[in-house]
Amino acid sequence: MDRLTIGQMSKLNNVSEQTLRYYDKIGILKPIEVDNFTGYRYYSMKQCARLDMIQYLKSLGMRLKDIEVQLKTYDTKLIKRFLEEKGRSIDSEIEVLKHQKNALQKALRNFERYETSPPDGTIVLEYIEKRFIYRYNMSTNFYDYGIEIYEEQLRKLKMDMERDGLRQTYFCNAGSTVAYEQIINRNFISNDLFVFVDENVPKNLIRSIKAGTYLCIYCSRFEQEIPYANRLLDEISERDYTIDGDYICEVITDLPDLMDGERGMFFKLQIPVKIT
Amino acid sequence: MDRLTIGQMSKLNNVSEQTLRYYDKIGILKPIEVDNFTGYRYYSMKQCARLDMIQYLKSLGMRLKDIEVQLKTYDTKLIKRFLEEKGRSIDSEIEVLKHQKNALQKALRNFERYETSPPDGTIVLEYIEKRFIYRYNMSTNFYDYGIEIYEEQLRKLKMDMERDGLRQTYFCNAGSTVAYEQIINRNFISNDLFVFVDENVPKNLIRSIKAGTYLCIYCSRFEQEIPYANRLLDEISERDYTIDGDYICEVITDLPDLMDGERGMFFKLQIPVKIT
DNA sequence: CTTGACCTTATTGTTGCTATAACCTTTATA
DNA sequence: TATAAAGGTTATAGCAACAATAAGGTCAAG
Repeated sequence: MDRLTIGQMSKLNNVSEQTLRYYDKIGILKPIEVDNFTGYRYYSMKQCARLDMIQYLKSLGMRLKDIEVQLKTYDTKLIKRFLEEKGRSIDSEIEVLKHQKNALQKALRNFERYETSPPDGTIVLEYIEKRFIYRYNMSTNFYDYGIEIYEEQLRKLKMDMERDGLRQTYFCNAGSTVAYEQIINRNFISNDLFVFVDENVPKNLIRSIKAGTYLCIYCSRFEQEIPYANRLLDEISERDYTIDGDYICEVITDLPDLMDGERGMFFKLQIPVKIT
Repeated sequence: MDRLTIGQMSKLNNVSEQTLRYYDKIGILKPIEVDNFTGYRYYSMKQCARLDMIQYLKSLGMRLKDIEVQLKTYDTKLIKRFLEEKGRSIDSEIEVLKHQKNALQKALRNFERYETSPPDGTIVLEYIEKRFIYRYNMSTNFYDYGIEIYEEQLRKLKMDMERDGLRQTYFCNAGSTVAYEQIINRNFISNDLFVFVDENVPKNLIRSIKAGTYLCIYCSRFEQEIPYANRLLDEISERDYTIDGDYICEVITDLPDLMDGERGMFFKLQIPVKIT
């Protein structure tokens, strides 16, 4: 029982035989003896110590190459630096995962919202809470062109977001606005593209949209936006409401709808109103 | 400007050209047109939507293969299941990282402790706080044999730990005990191997070691343990102290010392005493 | 002597790209 | 019109740490 076969060694240490062969191959754990004829590997009990060390360093997140260096040099400064560095990188990994979790939940909520949305054409009066947006000021009025210019402007928004260090996950919740001065005259001149963001985005990058009562219409096709918005405006004058701010076109979700390779969207067109 | 070359597409979307070629190859984003003679790829603006979707799903942690399926089927149930499942796996990943962070910090503390430890042979009187251990009851007295039996017993401890779901990171802080009844007669019969653990390990798996005053000696060689322990016992009778519990042999750290492939350890031998 | 457990090497696959080499096309300028 | 720079192509290897598989040799017991 003074030499162990690879199978015994693997069972003793809860490591697969493959792994032991791999460690032999890359040279971080060589058997004390290898039979010249059969190629059989034999390990000693004492080698468990080295395997322990390998597993321990691995559990700290060290890569095998670095472990190899470590086991050759025993340089404590090196390992200390590694540990400190690794500590920081773990922190940032945790951050990333938390954001991912957040994005997941947001995606699920978006789904719910999409699935429970009223059908195309429905008009509702709704109170909406204060919201925050990150916006991109457009030079071109995409209503004058088609979806391709819209896409182009979206790209610019996206690049701005990247530049400002905003998570791409916000990008799934976009929209556009038409200023109050324009919408009251039924001039569809878009000024901003935006994404909804959380409050924890740096204040200087975002703007708020005031809470209030909105008359909204749901719309499922890009080309229908202007006719539907006009229906909304008609309804507002019929009901004797007063327009109380910028027009907002919100993309509810474009996740499940990507038809013919084209962005298939579901919109919620919104105009803040005063009821007199 | 209605068709984009791969370079334009890549810049517009902040994706490398390689990546776009890769996406083409695996079939999740094919250019609308490929020149038959030159092989040049041409994309349309509209395809950005699909790329957005890919990046969005990727940011949620989906793999490209799954994204491919998703973009083919648009099965919302599938993606919902994925999101829920992923949410859980992220939680556990975060848990793992937190433990890793913990282990890192522990490793750093261990280093400090090792480096600031008094030299071999030093005797100190020390108050030590309450500690918790996970132990393995041995059938063989390793003092009767050598380091190989010790290693063997360590393996058993390790397998028990695994069975009980304890992190391997605890394994770097091991030790052994000799019962009070034995140590007062200078009988070196080891009964337990153990590892120090946190309080957050399930109570039923661990035992506590009471706080108190310990006379300790530092020792840097495995074979020196018994002579050094005897010096400790001599010192206790010289000073007229009373032995107040089990003898503990604690491994301070075996991280930087792995000589000749053998476990090179630094011990702190401890006997709880009453000073009358 | 056979059977089954155990060992060997060699190769491929995993994931999402990046890097490199060797070479062809387009576009702008001299 | 020649040329050079910028931009495009394919093909292959590399990363990290193994797992899976195939095809075959060895060992120990009954």
